[in-house]
Amino acid sequence: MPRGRAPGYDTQREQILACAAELFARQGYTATSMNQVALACGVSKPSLYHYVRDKYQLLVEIAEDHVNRLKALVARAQQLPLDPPARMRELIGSFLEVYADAQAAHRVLTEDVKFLEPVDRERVLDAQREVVAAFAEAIADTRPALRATELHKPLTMLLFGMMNWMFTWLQPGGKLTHAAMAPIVADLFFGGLNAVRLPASQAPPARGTAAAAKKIARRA
Amino acid sequence: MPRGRAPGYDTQREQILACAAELFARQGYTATSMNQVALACGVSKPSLYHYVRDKYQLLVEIAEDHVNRLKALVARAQQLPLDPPARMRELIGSFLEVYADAQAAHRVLTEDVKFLEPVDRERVLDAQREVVAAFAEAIADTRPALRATELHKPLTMLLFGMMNWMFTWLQPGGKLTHAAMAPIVADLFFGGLNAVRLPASQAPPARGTAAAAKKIARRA
DNA sequence: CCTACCGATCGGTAGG
DNA sequence: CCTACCGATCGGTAGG
Repeated sequence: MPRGRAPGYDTQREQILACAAELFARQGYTATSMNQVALACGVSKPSLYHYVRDKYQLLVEIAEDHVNRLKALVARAQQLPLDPPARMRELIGSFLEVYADAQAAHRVLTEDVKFLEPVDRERVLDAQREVVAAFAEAIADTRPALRATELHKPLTMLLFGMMNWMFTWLQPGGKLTHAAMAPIVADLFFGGLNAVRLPASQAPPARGTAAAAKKIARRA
Repeated sequence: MPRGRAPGYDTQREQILACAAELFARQGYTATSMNQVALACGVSKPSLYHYVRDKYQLLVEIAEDHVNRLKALVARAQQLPLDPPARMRELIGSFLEVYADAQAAHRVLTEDVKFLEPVDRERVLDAQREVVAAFAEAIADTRPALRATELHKPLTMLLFGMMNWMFTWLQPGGKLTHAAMAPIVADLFFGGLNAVRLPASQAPPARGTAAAAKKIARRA
């Protein structure tokens, strides 16, 4: 048997990360004590410190692991041989699937990132920006005229708003699931895209948008 | 001059609430100390406690004031003589206007409500549920067939997702403003509504939605 | 209004 | 010698 970590060390470590994520998500990072983490994980506090350097490292790893999971989803979707609309539906579906499986980590990523030190925060936010940029490109691929207007970026953020807000109202045990919402989100977003009028107006008219769209297009 | 509070008491008190909301929004409720609040407000700590009973009361009043502001917007929109789509656009526009003016309070309402004690939290969440219910009705009024499917409730939450997520990506000083986004949000949402297929299928077809919509309709 | 200070609890680590 | 822990308590700092 090779020297090094005891068998089960990594397993125990992952359970601690999952368990800490649950507490951070429910109570917030600062309001959660290491005593609570230890209690919830079923280990003593000194033992807890055997698996993690300190409380801060818990936050860093939870956030970083999750954002890396999202980056992996994007990379996988880019490899699949799909047309632009199908790729977008794949992205939306796989993101909501991960959101459902890692709800605690996702909430920590969105609410507790402000507690990261600048260097760590920037690394996590950079990864997040990569993910958002990939979505924005996938969206622009479904409607290339969007690209010149720069409108695809705020539209991407509206899509993330729909998805990232779901943890506030979709109960884990409820009848309505993330999986059931995926096609609804996709239909709503694609249907809406066609209703947003572009500055050059290749699209069907929609009232009230022209002025705002021009204001945005002026930046480009 | 009548006895009672010194002149300017209420003004000073409101400034303290606004200033505390700013800190809570940036650092979170638990991570913010009363020393920081006093310093940022330009008063001594004992003086701060002359205007507010304790730290918890700051949180309660910030959240409650803001949700009451939102309830007032809904009440006003219901009085205006508008057809259903115009009323929805009015609601979206006025909400984003308040979001822009009270960004700190809005973030506290959405992120720190978990630190309220059960009785206070339920009171605030009840008010929030009233606001959401009014939006859901206004949405259903624009497309009555939605009501029977119960789909208008998750769709309402997707709309709130788009709006409530905006504070994460719309910088206060940026070229893109809440006001400019209002018609874009409205167009995207209305355009999307028409693409969501209903169980009884009075609507134009949209792929991938039928199964999920039926799953939801089964609850009714 | 300020300095000073309390009871309680924090994150983290000693000895065994 | 190593690891994997426990009971007890450290120095600092929070709200008030």
